[in-house]
Amino acid sequence: MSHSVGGARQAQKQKTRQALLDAALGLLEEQSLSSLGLREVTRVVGIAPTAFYRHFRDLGELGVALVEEALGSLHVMVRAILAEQDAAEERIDRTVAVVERHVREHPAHVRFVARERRGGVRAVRHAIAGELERFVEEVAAALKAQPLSAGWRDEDVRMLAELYVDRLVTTAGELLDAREEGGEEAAGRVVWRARRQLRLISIGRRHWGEEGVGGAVPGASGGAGGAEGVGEGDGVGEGDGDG
Amino acid sequence: MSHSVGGARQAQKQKTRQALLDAALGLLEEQSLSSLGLREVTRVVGIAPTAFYRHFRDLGELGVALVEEALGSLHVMVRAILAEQDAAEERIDRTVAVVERHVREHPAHVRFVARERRGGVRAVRHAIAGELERFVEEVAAALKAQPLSAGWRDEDVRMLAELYVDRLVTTAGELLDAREEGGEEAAGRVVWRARRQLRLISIGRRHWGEEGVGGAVPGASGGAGGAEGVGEGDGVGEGDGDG
DNA sequence: GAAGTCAGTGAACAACTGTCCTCTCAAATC
DNA sequence: GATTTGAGAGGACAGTTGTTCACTGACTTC
Repeated sequence: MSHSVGGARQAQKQKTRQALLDAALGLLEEQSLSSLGLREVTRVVGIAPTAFYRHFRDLGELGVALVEEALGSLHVMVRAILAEQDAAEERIDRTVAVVERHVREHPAHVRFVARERRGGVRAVRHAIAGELERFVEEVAAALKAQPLSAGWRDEDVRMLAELYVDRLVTTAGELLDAREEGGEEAAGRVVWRARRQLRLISIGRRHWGEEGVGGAVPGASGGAGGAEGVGEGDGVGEGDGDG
Repeated sequence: MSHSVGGARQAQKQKTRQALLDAALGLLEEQSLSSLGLREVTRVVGIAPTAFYRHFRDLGELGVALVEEALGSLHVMVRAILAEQDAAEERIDRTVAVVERHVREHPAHVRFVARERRGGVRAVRHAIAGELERFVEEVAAALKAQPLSAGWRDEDVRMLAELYVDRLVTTAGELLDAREEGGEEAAGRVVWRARRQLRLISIGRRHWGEEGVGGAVPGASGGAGGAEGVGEGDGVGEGDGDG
């Protein structure tokens, strides 16, 4: 602590850095990152344009920082949900409720992620994709630990996890649009629909093994290869009933 | 022909209008609409900036035209798929194959829609949402006609249709990213995954009736059918909210 | 308390933007 | 063949953009 770097100096720097992030996030509610101007942001904060460079090389770098801010803090919440041992239906309701609450409390962050997920700035797209993959992996690990996943291939657990995560992200985006364009009523409809969709997926999961869903895994671990066959998850009913 | 309006005149106008659309679409592969410049587009086409106004009021209007171009022509294709009477699994494979082919043949259009679906231009977002809703309605109508949907509520058929459509749109976007960043191999993985996810949804659909999935429809006054299963709970985000 | 670090300033730069206005001149109408 | 129309050209306008450079002055370090 004594010889530790910086003091009130770095605290102030952090403060204006945060101000830049906040200002950008605010401006991004009505435009996308690739059209955001550096001067535009500094003007809101109240600093000279050139001061921007003390914090970020360019707006893309700011965008990546924004991604971490928006998604990074969410992992604990996700883990908390996954740790619960409710029945499937209650778990779904709880999950959707958390999404709903998050959208209500951090609308700008949600909008930013939804918009820039496929937006025009490559670095930001990658940052979001990476963060979402972490979620997928966490969900996949949790799913795999459940008895319901007995006999499942890893690839199938993963595809299920992606289905869940993507649906939740999509729901968050829809919820945002619904709330501001159709009011609370429209938002309620989105929530209702999301719960049912998740429930349907959950039912599909429960009966997955009964149907003979075979099929080779493409490019299994390691690159090209093209071999199939896959002796992996033989526990699942891989019956012939393919038609 | 005699009194008919325009001749080679309007033909030429249509031609440069199309050139504007093509140029914009090309430029939009690496940026988003809200950062696209009017002069930028006219420069590619090779006309004066002011000539732009002869065709569109602004870039938003051009964007809406681009939406129609990208999605409008797709309805016949969708209807063709829906008309087929294959078994579920073959139908899924066929559908995904069509998506795959469409992405390969019209990558720029797909990218545009994926990007601007939640992009920064309201008019374009609405245009895309409207077009996608038409797809949802077509799919819902087709699903409803199937014997498998006997006893289903309209709201549930619709929710299922949205699930299908959204998954396909998402897949198209992922497929595009995968192809250009991970090569054909990564694209193959996306396709494989999409097929399984659709199959899982399809399984969920088949067993939907077995589980007691009740719940009142929000907004609708008279809730139909017996509601059991989970306690409905209309106001999700309201009560529970810990510290 | 002297020396150094570094967040933020402010002027200046060339390049670019959207829009207005007047003009041209080939096609369409009469 | 004279007249009207309208797509497109070209100049000019006031703003805005990102980036450079030398600078100030409060804080940190020795």
